[in-house]
Amino acid sequence: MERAINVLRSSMPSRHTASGQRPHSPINDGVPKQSRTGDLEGTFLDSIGVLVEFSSSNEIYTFDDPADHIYKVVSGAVRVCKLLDDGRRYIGAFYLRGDVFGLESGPRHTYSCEAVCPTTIRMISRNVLTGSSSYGRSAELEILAIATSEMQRAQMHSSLLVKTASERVVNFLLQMSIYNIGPATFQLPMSRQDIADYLGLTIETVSRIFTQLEDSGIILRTPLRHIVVRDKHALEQMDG
Amino acid sequence: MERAINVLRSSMPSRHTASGQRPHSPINDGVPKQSRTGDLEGTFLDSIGVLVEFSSSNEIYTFDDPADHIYKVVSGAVRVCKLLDDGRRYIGAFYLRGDVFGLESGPRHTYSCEAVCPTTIRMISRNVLTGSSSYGRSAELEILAIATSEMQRAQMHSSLLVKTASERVVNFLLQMSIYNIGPATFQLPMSRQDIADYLGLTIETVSRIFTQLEDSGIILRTPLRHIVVRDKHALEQMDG
DNA sequence: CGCTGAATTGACGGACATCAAGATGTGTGG
DNA sequence: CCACACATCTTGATGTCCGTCAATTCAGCG
Repeated sequence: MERAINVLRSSMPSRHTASGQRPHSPINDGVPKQSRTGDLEGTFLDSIGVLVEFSSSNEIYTFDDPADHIYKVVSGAVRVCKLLDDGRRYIGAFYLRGDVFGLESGPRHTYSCEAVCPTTIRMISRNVLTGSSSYGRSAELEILAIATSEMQRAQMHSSLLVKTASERVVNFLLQMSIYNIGPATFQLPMSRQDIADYLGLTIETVSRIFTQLEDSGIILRTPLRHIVVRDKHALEQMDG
Repeated sequence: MERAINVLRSSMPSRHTASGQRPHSPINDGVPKQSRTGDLEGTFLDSIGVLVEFSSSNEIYTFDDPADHIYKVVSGAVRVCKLLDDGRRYIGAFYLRGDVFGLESGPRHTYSCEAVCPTTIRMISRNVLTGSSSYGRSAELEILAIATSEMQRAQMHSSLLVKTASERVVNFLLQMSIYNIGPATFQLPMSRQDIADYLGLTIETVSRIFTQLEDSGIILRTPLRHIVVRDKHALEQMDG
């Protein structure tokens, strides 16, 4: 139940130090940042807040915690999840580098959030943004943009969950291909179980569909959960 | 393809006139308004905009239209939907009296929207709200509240779609029971097909589960799509 | 009272889950 | 650097929930 692993720096943007050990994703650096929120490295959000590191599976916040911060992924990935009545786990979203998360409708978090792999997060107090601060109107517009973008993300996730198993997996791969780290290549930071819980499927079904896609020559699986998209067009055809 | 049926009044809040024929839901009046957005009749949104009437299945906006208005349901109900690749229809949300809808992340609508039954809508220009208008900060806070509430609604819909068929139907009934029009009684303005498309099921499955719930003595179906909840506790037990 | 679309009910099949085993891959200690 | 151990992933056999197809009943309306 340990929380913050290592507070790096406060109120100043900077690269993480060598002290932050990151066993996975050694080639993530030096790649242009992009995210679903649309900003290519940097609104003023990148100039405030505190950098914090989390190792794999560490909790960033948990259900019912006060929702008084928003977060931005600097590197790594997080999953936002909750347990269902029947013991299954539901993952509402993954956030990768550049993505902002943690904004809530009410005063408390309705999901838990954990690091999928060694991850660096920028933590920003909501008060700093919403209070009649020096950031003023631009902060409010920023929050609104985050909220509407999150709204759209959740809507897309909903419409995904009524499709067939292969459509879900294909759509997921296309989403992840935004975070390319090489020519048509990306790394899935999360396990099959994570993917299954996000797509409302089982690990076996996800695995079988990966195999089918590889047999069709559409993708290639390489070590360290890397995926090479060999036929993006075919992949897009299979998407709804 | 007809759009606006009858513009009632502009810029002044008022009850609709007798000229607006409303074949269904004759007992909706005189009931305290409430909605998921939390306002019990009336923010300043109720004092601006234009009232418009739509008859059953009429289009309020369609995919790719400019998203330059937001809407509030005065009476009736709407569905927000899109067609999937395989020809099936996906319904992202229903909005009933008091609910606000139509806010988008981008400049254009990503869904279509239709009246589920004869419906009166308040249409409010986004410019009126966001422009440096006299409403100023309170308007911005209002929009942010709408966005985060919509965000949460979409998240709840997502997590619904990974559950079993009966859990989905039960959850739907509990959602609708917010709009009670009598003791433990509400009307479903939408068809079984609408419900099925919202829950990612078929009409047959929805129908069978309704029958099971009635056979168990948990609900009662009466004419005009009215539902009486006879054992709310049991219903809540069945929900995730 | 008959007509038409909506809703219900039944029989059957298929997509995905479940259960179980085997393969691969990643981290650890000698 | 290699060998072992454990977790993750893959593959196969079987089961089940829900979809599909089809017939019947019901409700709303002229």
